[in-house]
Amino acid sequence: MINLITSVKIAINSNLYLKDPESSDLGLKILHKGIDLINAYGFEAFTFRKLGLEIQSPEASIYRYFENKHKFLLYLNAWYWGWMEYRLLLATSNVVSAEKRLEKAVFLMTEGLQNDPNFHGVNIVKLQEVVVAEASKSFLNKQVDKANQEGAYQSYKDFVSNVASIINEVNPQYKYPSMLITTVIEGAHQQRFFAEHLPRLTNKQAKPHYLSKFYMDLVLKTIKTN
Amino acid sequence: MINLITSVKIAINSNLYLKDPESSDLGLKILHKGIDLINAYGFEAFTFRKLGLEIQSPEASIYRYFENKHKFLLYLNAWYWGWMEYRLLLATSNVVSAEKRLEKAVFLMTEGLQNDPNFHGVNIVKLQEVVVAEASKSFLNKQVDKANQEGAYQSYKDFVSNVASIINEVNPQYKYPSMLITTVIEGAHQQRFFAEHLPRLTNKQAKPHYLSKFYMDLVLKTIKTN
DNA sequence: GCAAAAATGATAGTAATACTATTAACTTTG
DNA sequence: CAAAGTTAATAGTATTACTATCATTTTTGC
Repeated sequence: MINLITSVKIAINSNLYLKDPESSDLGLKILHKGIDLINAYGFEAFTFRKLGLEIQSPEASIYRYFENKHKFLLYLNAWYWGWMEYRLLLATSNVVSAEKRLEKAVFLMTEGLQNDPNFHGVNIVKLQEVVVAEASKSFLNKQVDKANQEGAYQSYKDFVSNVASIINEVNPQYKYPSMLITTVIEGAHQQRFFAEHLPRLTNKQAKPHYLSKFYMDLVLKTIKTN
Repeated sequence: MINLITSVKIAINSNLYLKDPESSDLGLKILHKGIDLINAYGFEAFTFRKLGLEIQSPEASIYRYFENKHKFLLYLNAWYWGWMEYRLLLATSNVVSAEKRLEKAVFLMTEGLQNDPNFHGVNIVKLQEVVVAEASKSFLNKQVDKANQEGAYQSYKDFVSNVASIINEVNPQYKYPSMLITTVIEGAHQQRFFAEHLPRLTNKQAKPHYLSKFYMDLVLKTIKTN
């Protein structure tokens, strides 16, 4: 994918940050190194103190951008799904066949990034790894309702809703598009994790795109009226 | 389901505890109140100190049973899947048709518990809620490989493997049984969570067993050779 | 019925975490 | 070039996640 436009910026709900990290050098460092650290050590071991040491800025400065590390994770998640929606748009615009668009959407949802695209300095391969391993922690907690009210999951919901409307084009009868999509998205993430750490819980294959093919097959068969 | 046998005990890998909590009154209190507390306040807010206050025993006593709260979560998970395997056995024994057995397995994996069965004093409804909301945290971390080596996920793997062999009976050609099963298990958990907290990510229905039906349909269509 | 062993209680202490507060220095902008 | 805004530097607090120690109670094996 060649980027012709550089003026696109991922819009993030302002409840997720205190100060836009994309608006300053320090903010960008927080973003970039934050992704690196979470990716390297896991979200539990990640602290603003460690991030501060890494970027050679005091912990307190980071707190001026994000209320806490949980909000930071929500921000990363929102950024990721904002970016995914942008990719979905690019991949499906001008594609007439709804089935083809669905295919592209499923591919996007299930395939890992290969080469390392760098969008506004964000290492997206690493960000995707963070999302695969950590995103479910952003909602599996007791603050989920509050976060939801504040719009934290909006970009995820928008993405799902976009794909749902493609499914609806393919089969207007089908009653469970969102359920199917989130099953695929979260499932693909977990299978990727299992393939690396708990192989007996999955069926890893050598052949390229086996995951995408598995889920594509599952989706098409499922939405077909019998 | 009427329990005719009381002598069954769920076998748990001994790496998950320091002292078997089912071997003493204090241990059982830790188990029961621990489930209650995690269920009520979430795993992040749960601490051994709070549990100690609740059962009126010092924090240090709890540390004699479990190394830390993460091991406690692994224990609960192992207990749950041990119990699920037991249920699977009960539900499928003497059922000749493989397709019928698969149906029962999918029902077990996707349906929430209704009445509140109480097995060895463990409130299984609450335990299931804990598993739905917290289990993924038991493996989505950097200690997963070590925990896996120690056998922490054995009962989950065994359960999956049991269902996989049923799928293999139904369709010996099918190449992705484990992938399909874990997609269903984890998917059903998340859909249940979404239905309660992020409804736009799912398609909740009033009709009973809609989740089971959705996943049963998905499984049958998917494993069918076309 | 009693001594030894085991389990539990009570208490204290430590390093790290997740913040908040304050003031000084530096940078940007009108 | 002054005012406003941003960052640095430092300090401090409550809580967490433990570990250690010793006294007391309970269990058990003879």
